[in-house]
Amino acid sequence: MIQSRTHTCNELRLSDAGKTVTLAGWYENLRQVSKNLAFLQLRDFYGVTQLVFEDEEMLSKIDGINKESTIQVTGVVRERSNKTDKLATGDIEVVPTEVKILGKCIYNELPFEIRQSRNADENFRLKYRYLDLRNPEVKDRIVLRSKVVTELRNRMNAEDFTEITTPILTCSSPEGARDYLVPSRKFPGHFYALPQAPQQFKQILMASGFDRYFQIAPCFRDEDARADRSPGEFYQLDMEMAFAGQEDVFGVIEKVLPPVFEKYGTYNRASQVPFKRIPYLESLEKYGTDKPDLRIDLIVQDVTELLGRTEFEPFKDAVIKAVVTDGYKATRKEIDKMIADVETESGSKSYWFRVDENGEYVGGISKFLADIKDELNEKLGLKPGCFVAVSAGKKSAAIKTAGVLRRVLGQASEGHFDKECYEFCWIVDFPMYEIGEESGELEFCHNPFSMPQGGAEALDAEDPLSILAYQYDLVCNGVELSSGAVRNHDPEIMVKAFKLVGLGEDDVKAKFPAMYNAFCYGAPPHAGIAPGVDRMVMLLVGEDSIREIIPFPMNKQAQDIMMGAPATVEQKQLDEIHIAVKDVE
RNA sequence: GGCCUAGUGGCUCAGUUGGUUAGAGCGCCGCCCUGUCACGGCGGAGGUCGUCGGUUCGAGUCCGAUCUGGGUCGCCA
Repeated sequence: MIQSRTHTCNELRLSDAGKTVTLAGWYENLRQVSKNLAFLQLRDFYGVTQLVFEDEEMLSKIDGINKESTIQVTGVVRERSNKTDKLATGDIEVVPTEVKILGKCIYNELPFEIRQSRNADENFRLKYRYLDLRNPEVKDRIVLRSKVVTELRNRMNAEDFTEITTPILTCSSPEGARDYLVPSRKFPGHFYALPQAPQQFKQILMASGFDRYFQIAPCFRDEDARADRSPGEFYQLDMEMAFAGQEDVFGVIEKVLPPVFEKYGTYNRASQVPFKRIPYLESLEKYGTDKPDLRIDLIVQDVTELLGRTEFEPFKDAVIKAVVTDGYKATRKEIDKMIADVETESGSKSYWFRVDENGEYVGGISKFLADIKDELNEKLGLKPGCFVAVSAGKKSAAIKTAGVLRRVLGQASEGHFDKECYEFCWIVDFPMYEIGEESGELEFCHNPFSMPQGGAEALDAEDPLSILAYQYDLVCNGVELSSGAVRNHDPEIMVKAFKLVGLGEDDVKAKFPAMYNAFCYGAPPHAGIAPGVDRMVMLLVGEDSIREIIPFPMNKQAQDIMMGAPATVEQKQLDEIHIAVKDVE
């Protein structure tokens, strides 16, 4: 017999009273009030319905059955004498006439309580993910993820984008992150790689004549995890448009994303389109980061010249940045904690002082500032009650620390943080090249596929560091959602761009043979972007941990605790792919 | 790989300047309870305090090493 039910556990209402129904689900809890009265919570994907047992005989049918077993119940719907509004089905209960055990839970103690699983140890949650996912709070995030993906797909289709899947087994790419490699059976010593992104395939699709491509694309990168970065694999809403430029891409994203955020987000406000465009260098100057949280209205100010005149040792020969707020009412202890937290996050010390109600500088580094007080007041517009945080050091460190200070202070200050909103912005005009910190040589700043602004002529510029790229990031609430670019579709410009970093035409052909060749047969100008699906869902549900929005996440070490991956394999399998494993014990 | 942080019954945690028998809530087991919904009441089982070593009359507590998890920097389109 096929297991069946007439209704789900979230379906029955007062109007169903009197009906005979069959439900199936998990036996969540039993509240036994007496020998002849007990209430059982039955839970399925949709919700919870209360069963009421009123005689010992019916009750005996679940005697000895552990919670979290699955059961099928036939019974009569009845109006409750004690209703509750905590359940959608709170007006009714089902009086069972038949109870059948479908799947026993053989353990009478669980690794954690289902409804409290989010408080349980991370490892237990991952190992018993199927129990964790039974928690409606956990499940709902996965359901929301599904709805978001569906919505994105529908909207992209509505914009005439064609969904195309690209290979999972492909070539190792010389750029970017560490690859996941897959050994070839037929070609000893040869390897496939899992794609870090479908970058080259989508550009080749453009050269193949497809006009608007998209894909909810799995991407694989063997890099270390972060709270907002899953190790191993993640998904992008990957898209590319032919005969299109930067503004065309912006236009599509500005049409597709805000409604999704307004519909599914915790906050129902998203920034007006067009999104603010902020040049990369301006973003570093004003916000101390290339992914500013625009819900915070504080601005980073440069005080190198002024504070550099003081006797304070850390300010000697340093770039110095300041963040001023008038809404930060913290105790000395809280300030110390804040400064320590900022140091942990940014890796650099920071300094502070306060302007008291009489306009005097107090606390922190105030005693070093007596000589420049008037100038500093004017420069920073200081008033009684202001709190000033200062970072100092090499330019990049001072900027980065100031960015962290701006965010931390903004969130802690009254009146400077409009939290309940999605503030999008585009960071534009990234430099094409930079001097690599390790090599000291000229390198591509982002990826080498971007079109330099000004095309071939721009590459003749005297200072390559001044060349900007049609490269852009989409940022929302301080989270980098995506990078994109107008691609370099012209083989001549490509060769020229590579020449500046010391690579010749042969290198270009060797590194990206398929794409380079494809572009030699007439390619359309094209541009694209690939917003991260996981990060979008994180923003939507307001989660800080990426594991909350992935159905089966790995741990920090890129292990799947539930399945046991990575794992050893049979020697025979290794022989077939010509792999000898060194003794790692 | 560096730094920060945590590790105490099945789960979440408390445990003071080192001091008798290591506590609580939840869960589990038993009994009681006729309207619960975080049901309630009474009783019970359950702990080599991550591991190894050291200091001490005495270590959950102090010291050293190590393992594991999380966060972060490096790394990362």
